[in-house]
Amino acid sequence: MQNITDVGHLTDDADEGEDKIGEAAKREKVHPMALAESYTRSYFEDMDKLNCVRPDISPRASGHIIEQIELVKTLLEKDYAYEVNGSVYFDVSKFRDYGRLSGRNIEEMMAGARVEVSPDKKNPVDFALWKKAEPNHIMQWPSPWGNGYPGWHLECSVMSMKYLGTTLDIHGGGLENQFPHHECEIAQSEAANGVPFVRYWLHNNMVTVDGQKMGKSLNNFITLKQAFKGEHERLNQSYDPLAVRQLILNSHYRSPLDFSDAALFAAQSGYNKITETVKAMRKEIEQVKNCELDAEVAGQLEQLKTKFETAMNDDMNTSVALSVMFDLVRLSNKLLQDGNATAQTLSAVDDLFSKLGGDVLGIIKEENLAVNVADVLHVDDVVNVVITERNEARKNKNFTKADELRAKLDEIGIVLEDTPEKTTWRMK
RNA sequence: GGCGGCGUAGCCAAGAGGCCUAAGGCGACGGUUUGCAAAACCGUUAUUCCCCGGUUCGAAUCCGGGCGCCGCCUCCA
Repeated sequence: MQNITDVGHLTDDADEGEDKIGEAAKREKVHPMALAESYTRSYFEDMDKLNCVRPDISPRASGHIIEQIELVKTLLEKDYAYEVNGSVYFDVSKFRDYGRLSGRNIEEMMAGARVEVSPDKKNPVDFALWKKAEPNHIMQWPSPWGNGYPGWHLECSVMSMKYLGTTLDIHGGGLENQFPHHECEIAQSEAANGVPFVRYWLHNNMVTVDGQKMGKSLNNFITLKQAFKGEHERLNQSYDPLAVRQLILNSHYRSPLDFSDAALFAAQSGYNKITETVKAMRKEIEQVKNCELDAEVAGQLEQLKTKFETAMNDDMNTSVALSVMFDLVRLSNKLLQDGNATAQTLSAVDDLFSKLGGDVLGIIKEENLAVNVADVLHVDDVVNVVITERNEARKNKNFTKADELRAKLDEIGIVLEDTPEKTTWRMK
């Protein structure tokens, strides 16, 4: 399950805009829900390309306002929360374990606090469960405390409770959300339910670009779409989505992940090597005769499988698991080079590739193994090779050859058109 | 300022007290192969893990102190 946070806390401050651009922006402004929807779709597109399995449930925060209000009521009843001026805050002083996940304690935080504290809060570390909406706040709902919107952390508690129960086995998320977001989730959920909220937290480390944090203000932001297309000044080329996936798998989830052109290039090279090997394997299997499975190879495969599983069972050590893919690559290519492996032996290798590299790591994808020349080649570049060759012939008055090239292209539906400056082409 | 994460070869990155005279990938170089290439295969590429102390028979791994990078502590989730 994965949440869609569509309760934007957007403030409509466009009322001041009197110039034409402001007017136009106002006129064409889309509804916040439409904005959330377009980001959601874009996100799923990227995740599909990365070959991520879609969640069974993608609940939306805006669809669970009632449940969120109910949780606020419960916390008020249990005296873990208090209402001030139409807002409801969680009283952190009543929840002993606050800060345990991130190793902080409330006293230290208050001492080190350099934040301006809302006058409504009893305690600077208290956090909002429900916030009163100003009139210009776009998304707001009626509640027992007046019009408002749910607090920053509430949706996660409420939706996980509804669909997964009061205790989760695993909760994922970025390390940057450990405090305060996950800490607040724990406080809300455990205060309400009286049972542990999460058994295991999986916090992945930061993503950096060329060693610096990825941030809009630093202008080093690379979106997945840009990486897939290579349309970014920091990137020298486009990268296969699964090569990006491989780069992510190359490091452990708890280590910082550096996103650089060099790292992407390395991942792409390695990814190509794996894919090409599997392709060659498939091709060979069809041409080779059926006979017994080589016992020695079978034994090696069993060892590699064990190595892979041991690594994955060790807190998802994908880096070591990925190295098993390269062990398989070497084994495969040796078998191909020797040329006397049976179809059974090669199939056994191919099978392990599909299971470990396909089902588990997700970097081997059936549809990417089909050789589709039209998709791979850029037709324009190919035709231009012929055009250059033909123009060389024309320059040398070798019109027989030039006409021959033009006729051959014509046969496959490509028409050349000569102008004094250059030659262009189009489909017939 | 407080809390947390990280610092391993040219680059990416595992390893978390003895199997480490440190996986794997990329790159580079040499070889096999090839008409020449490409691909593939074989080999080489960190006596040392940011620095300085300490604990230990033994430390990249533990402890103390530095230095550097990053995140959170404010809006947003």
